[in-house]
Amino acid sequence: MPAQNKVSLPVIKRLPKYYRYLVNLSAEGREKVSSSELAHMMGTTASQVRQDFNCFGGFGQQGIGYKVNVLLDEIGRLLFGDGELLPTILIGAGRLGNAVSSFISRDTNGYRLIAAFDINPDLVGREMSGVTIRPLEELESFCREHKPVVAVLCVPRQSAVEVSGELVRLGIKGFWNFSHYDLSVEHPEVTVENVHLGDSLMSLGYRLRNG
Amino acid sequence: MPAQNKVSLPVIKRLPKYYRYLVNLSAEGREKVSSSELAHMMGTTASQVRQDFNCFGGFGQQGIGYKVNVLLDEIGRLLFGDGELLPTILIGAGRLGNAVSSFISRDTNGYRLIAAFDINPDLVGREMSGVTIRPLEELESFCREHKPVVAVLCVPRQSAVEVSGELVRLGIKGFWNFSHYDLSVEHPEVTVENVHLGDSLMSLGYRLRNG
DNA sequence: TAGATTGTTAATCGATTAACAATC
DNA sequence: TAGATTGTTAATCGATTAACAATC
Repeated sequence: MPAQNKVSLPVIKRLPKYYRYLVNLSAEGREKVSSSELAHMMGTTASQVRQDFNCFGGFGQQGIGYKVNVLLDEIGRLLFGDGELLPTILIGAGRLGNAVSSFISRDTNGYRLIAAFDINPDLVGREMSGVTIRPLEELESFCREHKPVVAVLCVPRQSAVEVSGELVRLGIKGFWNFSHYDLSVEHPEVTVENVHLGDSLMSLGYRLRNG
Repeated sequence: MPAQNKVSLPVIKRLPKYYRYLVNLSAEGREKVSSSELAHMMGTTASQVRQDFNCFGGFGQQGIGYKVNVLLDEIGRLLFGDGELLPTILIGAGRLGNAVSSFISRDTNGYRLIAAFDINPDLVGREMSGVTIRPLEELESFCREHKPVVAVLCVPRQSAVEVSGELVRLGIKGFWNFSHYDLSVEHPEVTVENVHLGDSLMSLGYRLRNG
């Protein structure tokens, strides 16, 4: 498990998929797996699987294959570190924010929701996925006190433009971005995962109608 | 607007993002835009913008730039065809399915939800995003009668494995797949858009903890 | 005409795949 | 040992970027 000089984004994006399939294999009681078998499940080549794993060092045994539990441990550690959950806030507690918040809280993906914020006075004070919805005015004082690391953006484009700069200033390092505004252009120093459901739907439509 | 010999997937995936920014430009009353300006908004290069557009033929005017409304029309037609909505069914009307269904119905992305299915008798008969939730047993007869083209999979992995083959057999051509099962491996003939929120969250975690 | 900006070809870059030596 | 499968280097492929001629 030596160095990872600079792992490319495509490799990083494949890690969770490996992880899921390894969880399944482990649940089925499988002890070993080969790169070619994993490749088939993943819909890729054995070469890519081995290349991917070797970005992080030798997880396998030559001539034998990979131990499922070793792989699961190693990739799990890559994705979740030592298991400490990242303190996370959610901006925008509407329909989308509500669905997303329960996703963060329910599925254990390495995050801990510690607050939600909204400008709508009707929502402020309500409970959502285990936290109370606060007014946006409390954002600054809350961040200074609790030092959240990740912000989940579930607001419309215009609000996202306004609030993202403030969040970066308040020390947010990563964004799970559902807004239709790509803040990584203005804030290249933070890590952004854009989740544009509409885009994904539209490109499916293109592929069905054309090609 | 001549041929599109074979547009690569990365280009296709960028079309919705272009579309969104063009909608904004149009709403702001902008009439013209240059490849370099679009590139800045998109976080890419002018070269890529021009290459992308030229996959579909010449949308621009040399020396001048691109007319916003022409681009919007052309890309809109690429994404939405002549505007006819794709008949769509949803499988799995739980928490996730509910959130997703309202997304399909509310945002006009080229789809028309015509039915939802679930195995849970408590859900069957209820109204969801304008359609009635039906029992899974009615899937076959419904598909034979109404010929849906797209299926939205909001069921757990195991159910997805079982139901996806049936859906392909019943003529479904495209999947918007929220299940943790990549059916494009077993069904390479259909078009699949995987939306794995957990994966996106996990890879954000990796990038924050490492690199 | 001069300036600007596209359309398009060529060069670069990076990711994927293939090949094979190492080794269990 | 022989067979299998990894680790790793080399070859290929494709996407991005640069360059520049065409032209408005």
